[in-house]
Amino acid sequence: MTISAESSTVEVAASSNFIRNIVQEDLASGKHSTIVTRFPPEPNGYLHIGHAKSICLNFGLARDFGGCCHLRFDDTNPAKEEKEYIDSIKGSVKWLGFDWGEHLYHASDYFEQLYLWAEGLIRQGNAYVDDLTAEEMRAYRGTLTEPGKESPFRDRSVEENLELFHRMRSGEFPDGSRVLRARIDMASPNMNLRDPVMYRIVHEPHPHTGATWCVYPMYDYAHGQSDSIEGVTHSICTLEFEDHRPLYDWFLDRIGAYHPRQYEFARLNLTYTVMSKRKLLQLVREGDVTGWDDPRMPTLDGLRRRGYTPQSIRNFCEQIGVGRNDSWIEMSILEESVRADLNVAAPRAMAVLRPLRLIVENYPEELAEEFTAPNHPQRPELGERSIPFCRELYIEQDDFQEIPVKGFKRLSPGSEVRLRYAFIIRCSGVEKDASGVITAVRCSYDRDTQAGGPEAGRKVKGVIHWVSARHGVPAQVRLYDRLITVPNPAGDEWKSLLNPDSVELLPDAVIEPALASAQPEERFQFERQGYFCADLRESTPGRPVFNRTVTLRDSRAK
RNA sequence: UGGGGUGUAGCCAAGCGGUAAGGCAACGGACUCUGACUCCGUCAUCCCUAGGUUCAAAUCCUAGCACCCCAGCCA
Repeated sequence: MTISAESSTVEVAASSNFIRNIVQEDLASGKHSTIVTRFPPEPNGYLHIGHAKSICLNFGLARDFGGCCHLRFDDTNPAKEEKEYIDSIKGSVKWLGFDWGEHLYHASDYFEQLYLWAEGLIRQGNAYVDDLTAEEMRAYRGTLTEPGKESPFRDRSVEENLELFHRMRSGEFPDGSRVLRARIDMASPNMNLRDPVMYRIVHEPHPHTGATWCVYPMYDYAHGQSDSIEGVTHSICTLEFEDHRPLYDWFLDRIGAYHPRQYEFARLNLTYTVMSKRKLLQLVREGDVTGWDDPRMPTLDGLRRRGYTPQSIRNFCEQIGVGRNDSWIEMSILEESVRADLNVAAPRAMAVLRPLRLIVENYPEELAEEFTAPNHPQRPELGERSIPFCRELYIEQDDFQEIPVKGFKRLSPGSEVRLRYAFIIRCSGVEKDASGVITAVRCSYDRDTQAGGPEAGRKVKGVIHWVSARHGVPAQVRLYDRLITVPNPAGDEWKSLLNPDSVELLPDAVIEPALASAQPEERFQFERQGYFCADLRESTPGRPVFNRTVTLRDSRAK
């Protein structure tokens, strides 16, 4: 089967949101003739679905309004940042379907300019070198309701500050011994304005600038200027940076630089998972998952291995909207977005996850025949495949009940059911081992019931899937479930709420032959069960490994 | 009890003074060789609360209440 597993559903139309409205107004009023946005990740972890929201917003705005969107690494802290993260971030943005073209930047590209500006601030008397220790500084900062105290080093001369700052840069001082601070207001009700640190000493190699620097600007000192340098028109970030805005403006005013306008939106929270890079890193480090790209992770690489399509994630981001309310999006919206996409895109196939032998008593031992089945019942253009049939088959354990519960629509003693794309069968009995466990189900088939046959239209209560025992191929299949057991994991106890059954390995799954040659990342609907994706890293044609992306909806009462 | 934000259905979310879009979830029903898909229908007399302005308020005003963010040499 060589059907493309690429998604083919239509992109969900961009919906109105307050930022989109502002952009529209700015363009209409002539405030801007074109827009520049940017996605500014710190390379200290892998991107997750929350970043996708920001990527879709920023790149989507640029795309829809003919502007451009930069990819800028806010790489101001070499202690936490790595090349591996830079590479994975670029890969994820591309995979999601966005292109920064020539516009790849790093905050570290601006370090020299930032340093020069810092000297300027010192000359103006707006910055000073402080020798306080971190603990002392915290004590001096005051509290939310009490003003802070000024540092005894706050009134050093310009000359002394300049000299000290040069010596910080030249590597004369150890980490933590001194910082450069903005001289603003230790009594400000906005904590960000109580003489924030601008530079700290970090003797550590930087993934982008190597050993060039040993003083690094703080995010707050670098971010606004970076946007300014790049001519960003709409600087979009999350809510927690709202009260940093006055600080960015303070720096930009004193430097005399262009002010991008900043707009904040609420970050994404998804139920039954965790979303911060800190927590995701913890899961990776503590071995709760196999890595950043574990299919249970809400990272883009994890979702990709799980089988999510870029389109489904983009659609999800459109559907959830962009607002300023703290909110928790239900996982069902994400799941529904991938079902909608894959329902159209994914070829169907049959796979038996937990096999139960089915013996067709009146089918000749030596005989085997092939049925043709459409790869997609609603899309004949996706072609068809043949499925071998013989006397001994596998069906799903769940599809047989010796004593059927009320409303059971599948197989039970004496009842009739259709084998998908084959015959109608009637159950004639079961085989059990010494301990009473059912080892096989016996049945008879009616040849007249195959497609085109005189009895083809006979109504039966259900249809079940199957795989020929003789022709079926063993495969590794993994069933994934939610990472966290509660919808809104908050606080520090989230680690104790991990779902112990977030992955189930099925050792005996059997797939129809057409599935055996699946290429990594090829996606299928296993009929009646869900959408599955051949694992990007571990599946090879001939030795397939399938990850369950999501189950099919199931209207049966659970 | 400082500053900054947010309150529209179970979960998101439009709405910007003219009488509550849409999606997800849920619940009925039709169709069905996937208990899938698709289709059709139901789902806020009401917009955190209380007052007020107005012919008219989710939208304006006043006073409350609830929740979120800020005291890293993280971003």
